[in-house]
Amino acid sequence: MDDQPKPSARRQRHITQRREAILDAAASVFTAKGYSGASIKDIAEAADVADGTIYNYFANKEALLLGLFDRLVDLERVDNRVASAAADNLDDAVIGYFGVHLAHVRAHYDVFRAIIPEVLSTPDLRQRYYGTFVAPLLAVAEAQIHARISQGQLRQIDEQQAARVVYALFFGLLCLRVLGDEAIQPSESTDAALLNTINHLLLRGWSVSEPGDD
Amino acid sequence: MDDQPKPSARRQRHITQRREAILDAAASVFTAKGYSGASIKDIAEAADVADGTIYNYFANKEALLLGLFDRLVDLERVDNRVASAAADNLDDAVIGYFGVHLAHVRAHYDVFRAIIPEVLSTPDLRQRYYGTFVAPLLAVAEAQIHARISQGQLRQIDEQQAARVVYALFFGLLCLRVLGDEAIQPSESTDAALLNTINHLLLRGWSVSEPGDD
Amino acid sequence: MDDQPKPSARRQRHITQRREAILDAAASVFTAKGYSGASIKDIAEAADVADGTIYNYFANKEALLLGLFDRLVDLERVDNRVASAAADNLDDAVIGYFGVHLAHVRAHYDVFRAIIPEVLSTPDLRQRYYGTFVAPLLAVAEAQIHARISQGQLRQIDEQQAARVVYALFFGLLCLRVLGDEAIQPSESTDAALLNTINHLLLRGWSVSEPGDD
Amino acid sequence: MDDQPKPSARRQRHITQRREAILDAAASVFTAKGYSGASIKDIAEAADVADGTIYNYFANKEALLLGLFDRLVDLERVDNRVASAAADNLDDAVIGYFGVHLAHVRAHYDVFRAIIPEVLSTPDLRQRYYGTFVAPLLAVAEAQIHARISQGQLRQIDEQQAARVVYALFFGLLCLRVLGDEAIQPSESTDAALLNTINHLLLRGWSVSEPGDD
DNA sequence: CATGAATGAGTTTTCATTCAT
DNA sequence: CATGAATGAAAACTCATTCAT
Repeated sequence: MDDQPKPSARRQRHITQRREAILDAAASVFTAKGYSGASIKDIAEAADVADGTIYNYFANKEALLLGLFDRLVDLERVDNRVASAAADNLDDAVIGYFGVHLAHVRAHYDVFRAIIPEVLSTPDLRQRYYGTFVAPLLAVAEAQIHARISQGQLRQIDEQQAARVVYALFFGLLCLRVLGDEAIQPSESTDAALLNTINHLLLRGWSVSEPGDD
Repeated sequence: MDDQPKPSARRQRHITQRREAILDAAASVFTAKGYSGASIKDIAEAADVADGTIYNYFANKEALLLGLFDRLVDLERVDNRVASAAADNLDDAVIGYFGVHLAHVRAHYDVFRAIIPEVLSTPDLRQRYYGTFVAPLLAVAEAQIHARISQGQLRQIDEQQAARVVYALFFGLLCLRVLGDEAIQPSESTDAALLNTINHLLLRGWSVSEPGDD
Repeated sequence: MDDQPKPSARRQRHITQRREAILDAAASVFTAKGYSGASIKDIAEAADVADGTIYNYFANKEALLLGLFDRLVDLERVDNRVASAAADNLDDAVIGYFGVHLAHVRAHYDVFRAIIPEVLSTPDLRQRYYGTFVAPLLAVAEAQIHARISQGQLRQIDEQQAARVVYALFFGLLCLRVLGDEAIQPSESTDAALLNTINHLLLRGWSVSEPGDD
Repeated sequence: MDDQPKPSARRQRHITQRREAILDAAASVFTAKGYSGASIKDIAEAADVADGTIYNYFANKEALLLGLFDRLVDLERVDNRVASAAADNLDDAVIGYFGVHLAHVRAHYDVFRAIIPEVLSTPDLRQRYYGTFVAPLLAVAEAQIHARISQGQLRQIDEQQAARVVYALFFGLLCLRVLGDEAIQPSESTDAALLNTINHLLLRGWSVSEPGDD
């Protein structure tokens, strides 16, 4: 009797599942072979569907990449709420900023590995990534730095450059992971230690402060 | 009497010039379209030669990429001598390390833009780049940090992680440039300002040091 | 009720048909232009499919040649059973040996014409052909000659050389056909006459027997 | 003082030498890689000249093949005089016919190996070879057989077919050699033994003659 | 919706041939 | 004549995309 109870609901769920499965497969194959090196056949096999089926869910190959991209966007949006709830305390602010992003990368590492090379090489995607991820985060950092300077918590540094330095630090770590550096492969403990190192760096620097310094 | 003393000398020079011209074209096209997106036809047109001519100078498309790579290696080697001549003074050391690398990137920016996406996506190249550029520079940084800690110039920080953080900062800046961030496009003045910001950061941190801090 | 019992059966048959059609086209084009002279485009046109379709059935151009080769192997195997059923009678043995092979060539003449030039020029294929066709047939001939000599049916001739002579006779006729000699183009009647001539030759020679002979 | 004595004579000799050297190289490379598989560069290297030089002596690649071909023709012509000086004696006639041809093949084996696959696969060359070598030799054989039958030396056999059988025997042996059969690789002793076997076969057959024979 | 065979445009690569030196 | 770099047509092969079943 349950023949057509919620045809759209169940079907919708099925469709979503398929989409996600295909995206998972795409992420995995893109990571292994790069976007151009990955064929639709590869992805179809990884997703255990026929070639043609992919085109029922995505307009074309590029849409798979954008699909992965959008996944990150969706998730980032959620996380950002947390991130933007910045603390009064400077340490908490730094730890919040980097902690959220490091966790984000950790959770979606496969997708990042798949996307980043393409982001760097494809003008279209480059702009999209910059607009979606980089610019907002730079803005957040810049605003925070500006505010902290006004509040006298930070020195008088070039806000724009400082924000870039902060973001570069984060992005560079991500790249180092992609490059295979074994000392900082993503894990909760590694990230915790890193957070500590970074926090110390940003706020106090590494040099032994001479008495009466600055 | 000098009628035929350098038949090969002139020819050799010609060959080298052609090679370089083709590599220049390749760098430019790779940057614009990515390695996979660039066709030999594109590169040939950019170099103003016929398709087949490229194969008189390079075994295949991949050899173009490796040719670009080797260019960096050759040049880096020269620069490294300077880099390794580290100063006693902490500020000079930081400025030396980053200054040399930023200058290197500035000088060969086109090649970096062309290569980095491939480095991140191609396992082969990834290893090659890591072994040639990343590992040595990490080692230099680590050794310096270790020495400075021993000498009491730096705090007791995790040397391994600190070195990664320093390199990530550098690499992240490079990526931000590739991503098109306008605030830090490579130029002598930008780099000089950056150097200052970074130096301050690494050695003294950004927070306003409260009296009796740490 | 038989709605979906042979979804793969029909498809399988279709695939086999396509494969055979493409092989037929390849045989025809190879014969006309030689293996190297034949382009995939030529073959695709002859088979009335698109270029790419051929690669859905054969890994590469060489596989077409090997496909033709394997066809002969399959068929030869069947025929060989007959061939090895050698008669007591000498005449029957000769007629059996040559009859079977001449019939085989007649039936697959196109394939032979396509393959033989390549067999003679390509080391790989040469070995393959020699191992698959020549060596076994030489062995059969040698064994037969040996046995017949033991039984006193044949003179004391060099078995090894005699077997080669017999095979050479057969192969040479095949080549003469390929070369276009009109007097012996394959047909049942030509082959029958040839058989007779050969049989006479091998067993009794052509010279007029001295008095008392025959 | 010998500055320009016989400019044309010496030069002519030089030119001929170069031509021959290039043809030698071509024969060797064709044999090793087949006509299509051999590149002009390969041949130029084997002949120790530049690519372009070849075109000073031959119009194009095909002309190299025809050049090899013509070499055989020239030589065959000489040999044929001997061959056509047929003996009264049947044995001598057979031995003359096959002996000359086997020797010819032995002397120019490389050229035969290089040419035969192309002869079998290229319509043009096929006709040329047939007209130049096969037809005349078939005619000689046919004429001889005809004459011998008239003279009562040979039985009443089909002259046309018999001639084909004789030629096929010869050509088949050549092919067996090209195919790599080790038992009959060309050498003076092998050929001598073969001659004997063939002579016996053609004239007396291999079966044990009934009482009163031989 | 799922399938996967068919398609053909596009890519890399080879190589016979030309021609300026 | 010798050279060998330059050429560009042509070949083998790939693969994103379509569509009949």
